[in-house]
Amino acid sequence: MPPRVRIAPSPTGDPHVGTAYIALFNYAFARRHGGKFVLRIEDTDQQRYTEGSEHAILESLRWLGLSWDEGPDVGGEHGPYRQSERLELYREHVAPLVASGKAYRCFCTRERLDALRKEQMAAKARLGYDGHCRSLDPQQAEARVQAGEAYVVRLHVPEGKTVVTDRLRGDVEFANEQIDDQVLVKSDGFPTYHLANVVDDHCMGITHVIRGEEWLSSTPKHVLLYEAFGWEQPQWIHLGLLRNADKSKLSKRKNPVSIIHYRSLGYLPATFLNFLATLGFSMGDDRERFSLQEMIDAFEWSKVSVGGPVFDPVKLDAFNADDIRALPLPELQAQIAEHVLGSDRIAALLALSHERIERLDDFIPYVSFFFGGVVDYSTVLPKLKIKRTLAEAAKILATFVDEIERDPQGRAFTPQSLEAFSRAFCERHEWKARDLFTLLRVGAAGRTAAPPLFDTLALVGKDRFRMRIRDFIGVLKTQPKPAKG
RNA sequence: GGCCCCAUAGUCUAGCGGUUAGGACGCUGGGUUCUCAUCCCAGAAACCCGGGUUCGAUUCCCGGUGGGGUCACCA
Repeated sequence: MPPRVRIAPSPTGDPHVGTAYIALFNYAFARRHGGKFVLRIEDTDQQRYTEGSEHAILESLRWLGLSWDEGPDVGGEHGPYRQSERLELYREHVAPLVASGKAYRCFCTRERLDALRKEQMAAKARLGYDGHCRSLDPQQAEARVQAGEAYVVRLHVPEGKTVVTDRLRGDVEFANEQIDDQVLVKSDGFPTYHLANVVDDHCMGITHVIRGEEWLSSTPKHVLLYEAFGWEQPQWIHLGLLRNADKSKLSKRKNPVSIIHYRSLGYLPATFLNFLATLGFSMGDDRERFSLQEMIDAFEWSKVSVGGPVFDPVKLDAFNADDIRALPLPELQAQIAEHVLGSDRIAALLALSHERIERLDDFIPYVSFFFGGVVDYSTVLPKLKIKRTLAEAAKILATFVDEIERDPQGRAFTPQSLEAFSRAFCERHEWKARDLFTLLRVGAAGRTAAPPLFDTLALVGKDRFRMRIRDFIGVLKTQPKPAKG
């Protein structure tokens, strides 16, 4: 039976390189064995749902050339492919679980749960639900539901132990005392990941669950769910997690993680994929530069390593430079015309530079900072005039990039949303707009003079902005004398 | 902290009981070149520690250490 695998991103932000990494392995495995690669959107979190995220994810994966056989846009026999459109299915499946006592309703309030956790932390006890509502009389529970009381549905974890058989790691044992009575249905009626994921994987005929190691410790819950439903488990495969240079899980705090960033800086998709592949897969010989097709042809689990690799952008650059060099000039020119000097982008740059250039030929040097990676701060730094110390400046910028990502408005990164967020930010932190805006301008542009700040930031782009500010903070911190003025 | 995963140069990896421990990026030196880049040559750089098993452990087993993940009505 040919395998069916899936990638199941959740539309909660920018498309992550980790998603691309996992998608690549799913894709290669499916293609190797003539199976199907399914794309499913896991949008069960109403709070974190981000407008436009799904589209960006699809577009990013498409850019990389990882095409799916079934998905929200192309359809398929096992649709719909958005979990928010499958709510009825989850409801149907949970009912018998509750009826048979394999799951139960829980009426505990957030307050009680918080208090419980505090107690457990103080007592250094195991964190987790204490089973308070486990033995509630079903009749009574039903009555409370009818009375309109809020509740969740939890999995009743039985005694014993649960074994996860992982293709890469062998048998992994968990004592069931360690497994929490996981919430399956939230009080808003939406399923949690755990429920939706298991139900969908089964109903979609997924044979191999290939995902990141972060899921390994919740896999016993999934195994238990398969058992509760009486279904056959898929094969589990947990890949190592991509890391930052300090070995922590790859994060935007420390690395550009948006696929869009790599696309907009001009990495070639095939090169990017090749680089990702080398992070966890090896050909077996000394070949490191190979195509997606070559990877597919050679794909075997014995060639996949399980340690979490550091995502090293320096090596990516080397690969990319190599491939650009290999490009015939006409091809290079076409690529640049399309991806660097697209007419939409030129039009946007023109709008901002129109009134600021004196000769036509000034255009390119004037807008040069909208292109490329980090900029050189050495010449602007002496001209930086703010009524704060550089240490304060570094600190506020770090806070800024941190907060902007958590703010729905800031995250949208349009001129309007940026301005609204930035002004509110100044008030909140008691900074003069003038000082903060100067820092943002210099950090993002490497210049003290630029087009209107928020238009500029929006056009520089979120990822490039974040990358430069991070670099700028580093520069500020290493400046010897605190310039006041 | 509990549970779980992982462990070859700075980084990504090959190795699957006996190897001068291989390749790639980066780094250093040299050559080609008007400069730079490319290209070529050379070099420094690794088996986490301690016990076993074995004639022999980087490789198998156990323990420790280190790193990571996870402990949500997020995925």
